[in-house]
Amino acid sequence: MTLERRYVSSTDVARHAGVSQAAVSRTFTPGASVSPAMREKVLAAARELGYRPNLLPQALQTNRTGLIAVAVGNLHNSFHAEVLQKLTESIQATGRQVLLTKVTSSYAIESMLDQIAGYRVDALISNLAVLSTPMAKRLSELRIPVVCFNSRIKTEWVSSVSSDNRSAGVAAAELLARSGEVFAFVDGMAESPSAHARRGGFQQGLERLGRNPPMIVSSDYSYESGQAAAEVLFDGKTRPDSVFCVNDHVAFGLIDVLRRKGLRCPEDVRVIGYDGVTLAGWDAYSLTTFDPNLDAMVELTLKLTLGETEEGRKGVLRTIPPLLIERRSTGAPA
Amino acid sequence: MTLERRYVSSTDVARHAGVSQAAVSRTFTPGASVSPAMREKVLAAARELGYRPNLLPQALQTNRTGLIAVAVGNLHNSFHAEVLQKLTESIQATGRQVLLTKVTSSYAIESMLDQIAGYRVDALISNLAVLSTPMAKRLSELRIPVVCFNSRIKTEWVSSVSSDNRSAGVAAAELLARSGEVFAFVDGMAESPSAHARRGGFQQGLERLGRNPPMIVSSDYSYESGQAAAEVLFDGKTRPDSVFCVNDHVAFGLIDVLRRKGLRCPEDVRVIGYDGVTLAGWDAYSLTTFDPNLDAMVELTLKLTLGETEEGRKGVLRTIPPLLIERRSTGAPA
DNA sequence: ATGAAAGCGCTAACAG
DNA sequence: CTGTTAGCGCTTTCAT
Repeated sequence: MTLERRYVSSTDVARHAGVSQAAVSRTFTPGASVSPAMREKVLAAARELGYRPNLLPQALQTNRTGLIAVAVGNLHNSFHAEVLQKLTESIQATGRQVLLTKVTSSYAIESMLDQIAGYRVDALISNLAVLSTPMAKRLSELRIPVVCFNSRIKTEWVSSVSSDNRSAGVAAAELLARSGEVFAFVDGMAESPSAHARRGGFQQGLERLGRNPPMIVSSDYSYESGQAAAEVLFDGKTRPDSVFCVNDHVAFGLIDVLRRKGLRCPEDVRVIGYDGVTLAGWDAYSLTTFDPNLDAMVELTLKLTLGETEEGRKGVLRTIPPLLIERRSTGAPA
Repeated sequence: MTLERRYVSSTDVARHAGVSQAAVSRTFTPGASVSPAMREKVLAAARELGYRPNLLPQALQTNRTGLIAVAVGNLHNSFHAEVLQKLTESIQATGRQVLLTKVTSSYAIESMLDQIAGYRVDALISNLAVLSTPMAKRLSELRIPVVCFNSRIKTEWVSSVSSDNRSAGVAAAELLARSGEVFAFVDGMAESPSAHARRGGFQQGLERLGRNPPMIVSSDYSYESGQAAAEVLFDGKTRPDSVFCVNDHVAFGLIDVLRRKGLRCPEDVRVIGYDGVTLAGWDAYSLTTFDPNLDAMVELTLKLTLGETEEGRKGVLRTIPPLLIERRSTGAPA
């Protein structure tokens, strides 16, 4: 009924081995000077008692917990799950651990910040669509270095890593303009910098090619909102024949509605997504998409998080070029 | 370049407010007795300095960190992402936090245990396919209470919550036997208790109905292994017309290969999955599946984790009945 | 190389 | 109600 357990302490081990507590500590400290004999004695005692050094007082002493908070929103979109997965692996590879924080509403951000600040995390990686500016201010009060994934916030304590959304938008325009006449962009939410850049690039690309500007409908990045977007786009007089969606999930919803309406993809409508999720490669959709190069993004994010870049801790804004993957949804053979 | 930051301490606040350190501590302790005047003074000082109580020494003192470790394997399967999501939400709702631990290989389990033991987590929830018995022993040495998700391990320190896989298997047999003649089961890996029970129930159900036993091929739960299973099943002389897959992702892979071979689902082959993932409900597959009732599973898991059940901390084995959702893949209208 | 002792920032008696 | 004091289990001087 109770959670009471007492973990074995270094003092317990010291007593058991008949040595000082400091000796135990040294045995478990990588660079410390202990004689082989002593080390053996201590390790034996530790093994017998099932001792693991307690990282809490260690953190208290050294002022570093080895905990990195990772804030996520919704994991329904497999892209976000993938990001979390890779971040976690990389963080663990450095010997640190992930404090996972799921943020439900943007109002909940404040209290989650207090929570993770309480655990004295070494840094925070935010995988949230938006982390408002007042929030960034609060963070600097707490003195927590932050790196945002797919955002563009930048303050003294906040850096951001994002996909090169704008140039991807241009590339999408170029690909679709090869065979299309009427264009559409399924947007994300107003506050999202990624969606904004994708749209901007798409519009600019079409303009440069002398094409008509795209129709715009918005979405909330979900499958369902992709379906809703399709209902709007393919109901009126002028139907688009080329659609760039803000992400893959929206494209899936759109395509499913297209099919239900008897429209074929790619013959009647070409579709491009964004994120390069696994499902996009399956036969069911074979969706052309932008692979954001997650490995590179994650690696850079971690470098910035640990302050291992030239710029050190100063907030920076970095961009990773995505890779266009052409599939059947835009007429590619395979 | 350095991660050096010093968080504001209660002593800092006390000095700033001209009161004792204990007064600060009390102000931030829910049930403590502090005068309104004192509380105000302290809170003002805390606000000015951006103070958040440090949970590390608190944990050191009270012997409870408020951290629950959640071990996950691969999040590629959206079912696991969903589980993680719900677990995290529930844990955070109790004011606790999640220490996310991704385990890559089963060999890595050992070192991950040491890590999380170091953080003195209050409990561990394992969402891994397998947590071997020697591992369970190691856990009891460390005195960490464990609850396994979808497993059947049970020791003094380890409890398990799982879907009622066996009766689901029986139900799958009953549904498929309505229109089928030749049955197949796409199995999971040998060590998995869930897969074993699903298969056992399916076989038993068919036998009771006087049907032939199913053909069996195995998979590793992935989409790709579902494809491979289909290549095997639909290549020989006798083709199954009714397939029960160990999970949804395997079913997706199988269905994609079916289609490529020109076989129609459900006309030529009826397919059932397991997990009730979101994608199973999309038009692209419309897959009949078992919804394991995640909410109930998560709730029970958390109750056991926090030792809030009648049994208290003793290891127990509990089962949640899943819900069969019939869709087009077995001939249901919608 | 080892032990003794101080201190990290908190909680929890114990006085007053 | 408030301040003082003693730890929680480590790391880290400082002696030896």
